Amino acid sequence: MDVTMKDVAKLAGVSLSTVSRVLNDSSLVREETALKVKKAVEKLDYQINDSARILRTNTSNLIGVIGAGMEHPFLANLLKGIEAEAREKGFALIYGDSDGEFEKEQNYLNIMKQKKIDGIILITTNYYNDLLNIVKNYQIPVVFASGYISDPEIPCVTVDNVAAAYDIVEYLCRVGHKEIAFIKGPDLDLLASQERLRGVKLALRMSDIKYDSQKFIEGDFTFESGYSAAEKIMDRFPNTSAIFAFNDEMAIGAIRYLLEQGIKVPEEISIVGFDGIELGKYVKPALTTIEQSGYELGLKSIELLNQIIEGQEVEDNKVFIPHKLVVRESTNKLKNLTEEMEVGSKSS
Amino acid sequence: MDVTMKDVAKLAGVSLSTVSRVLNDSSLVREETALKVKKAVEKLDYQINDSARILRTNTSNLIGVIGAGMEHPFLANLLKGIEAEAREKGFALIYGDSDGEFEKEQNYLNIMKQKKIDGIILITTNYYNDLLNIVKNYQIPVVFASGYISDPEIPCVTVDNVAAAYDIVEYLCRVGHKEIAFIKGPDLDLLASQERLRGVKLALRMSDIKYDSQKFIEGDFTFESGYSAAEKIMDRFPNTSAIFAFNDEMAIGAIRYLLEQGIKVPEEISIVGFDGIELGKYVKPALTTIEQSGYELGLKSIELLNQIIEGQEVEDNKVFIPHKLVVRESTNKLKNLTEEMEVGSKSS
DNA sequence: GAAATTAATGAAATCCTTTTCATTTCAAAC
DNA sequence: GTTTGAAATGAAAAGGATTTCATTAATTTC
Repeated sequence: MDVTMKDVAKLAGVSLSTVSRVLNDSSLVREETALKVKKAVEKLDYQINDSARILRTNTSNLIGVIGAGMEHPFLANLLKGIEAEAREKGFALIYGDSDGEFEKEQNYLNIMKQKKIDGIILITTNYYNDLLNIVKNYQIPVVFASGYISDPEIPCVTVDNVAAAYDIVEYLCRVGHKEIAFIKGPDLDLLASQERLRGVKLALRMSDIKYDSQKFIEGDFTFESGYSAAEKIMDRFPNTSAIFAFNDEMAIGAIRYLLEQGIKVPEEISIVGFDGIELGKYVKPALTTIEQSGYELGLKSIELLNQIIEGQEVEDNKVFIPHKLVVRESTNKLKNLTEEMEVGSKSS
Repeated sequence: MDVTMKDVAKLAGVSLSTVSRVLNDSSLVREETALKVKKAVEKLDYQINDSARILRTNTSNLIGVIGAGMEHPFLANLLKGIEAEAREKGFALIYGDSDGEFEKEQNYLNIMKQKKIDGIILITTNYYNDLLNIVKNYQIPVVFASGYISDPEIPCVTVDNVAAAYDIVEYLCRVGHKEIAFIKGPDLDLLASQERLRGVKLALRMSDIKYDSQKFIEGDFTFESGYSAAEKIMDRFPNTSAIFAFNDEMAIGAIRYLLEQGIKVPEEISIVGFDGIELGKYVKPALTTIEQSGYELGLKSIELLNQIIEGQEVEDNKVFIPHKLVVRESTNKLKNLTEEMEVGSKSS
């Protein structure tokens, strides 16, 4: 039914081998013959049977992506970046959502291996250590795109979560906030959340504010969890002057709660988020946050993965994407600063 | 290098055919033999070579998804629904973003055909007619998940855009708004946008408000475009009392503009959106909108596609998902209503 | 217990490419 | 006009599964 190379060969009056050579633009076929073949391909609307090709060559031009929570704006943009760059480089994407469950991750890993993917991007954070073992065992090129992996063998692309969290907390302290509460990520999240936590602790220490674990309320990166976390915070620590939520959505949820309670943001309480999703510019008050580009993160991940797949020498398998503190409307200064030290910004 | 069925057969002391039968749980193999094979599979950690299987059987358990603008929250959830249900049904997903460009769509269609996908979900809206021709020609089961396709042969799953747009405009009229402006979608969008436009016109006619094309400003579904559209509207039609944006993000962008200008929402201007993205509940004022579930849309799309792939009889290849008018804080009533006619809601 | 079924297994063909190796064609060189 | 070397082509094997058809083993039936 489907047109095969055989049909093309017959129509062009050449052998299978020659057709194959033309299709893979081998240099050793006469211009004239190549033309005949190309015409036949055109005429028959021939499409290669990829399975046969993969079976023979063992390379699929397929990249696997396993993620979780990709409906969050930041990660949705990450996926977009991955897709765009993968297409650019001639890869197609096979995409699986793990819901953060190890079993599903394992499952997808198997499926993808069976499909002979050339490489894999991992965007899950909960059981990454177990995952790592499997992947290493499978010998498939991998890039983590959800945090810093200390294992020197494992390539990763990520924002510098520690530094970024440090930056934003340091900023809050610098403008005079002393009573700061936090809406952290899930304890299960072993990467981004833990790293941001480290950055926070570091900044607190530097500003001589004592660490109080009570002031860290766990959220799950949703608006809803930010909303209810804010409620807990105001309940337990009514004299809080600033809240740092570990992502923008929770920050926006928190703002919503405070406004509903008639608490003015930022006049009474300052709020900062993390990620710099587009939305943060459009809520009122616009969100002070750490800006990083999910799209770029995705792009860089594929770039790195591609280098590894092609066997290029990789100068550094730990890649950081830039981040920037963006001060908008949701934060208030409790003490004045000289102009020059006003905005802290950093990128690495 | 890789373990093949041959290795399994040798270890188990049976033939290739038997191994294959066990793997596909054929009934005609003795329990005892099956056990031997399973043990060998286990021991060798055998993984099937999918390409070989696809080559032979011509079915891939692969579903292609071609979309555009999937970073928008509503569509991100649609993708999530697709993924979840596809996994449930034993399909893996190959995902491509077309950026709304016909060439890329064509390209992905080819790639997917070459990979022998079992079916395809289309979420693009710009050149759907040309796409349709290709797909029909390819003879691959397809489901459109981005609007109503009138061609009776083509299955689609969608919200009833006409009815939903009608509902929300009718509501605005009912509560006394007469000066309504609109932020429509791109003219290139031949599905959702045009359908919503039809619904709007219908509602205006029913409420005896004359249609004025000047009052329809084109946006592109981003916050930014909503913001600048609102600016144009206020500029040209300062006595506008309500704005209907064709999605929630543009509505939120519009709100931001108005608030910045010191125009009170909803006291001076009412705003309504479309989609019911989570975010709409958390902005201040919370958004009045048409709620539909992207997740369910995705789920239903795969359900339908699966039926078609399996050759089941499909009682209706045009599926509508429910929608509901949700009145929150961004709209104001200009005249009072009796309680019972207050909230209009409909689902189909 | 022999014949007739039925169940379980195996051998070999097949799916469609790529690629190695052998062969033919062509052009250059003497 | 041979010979030689390079360039162009073709035949056939290989890749790893499924499946048809033939064969053997196990039951059933009388």
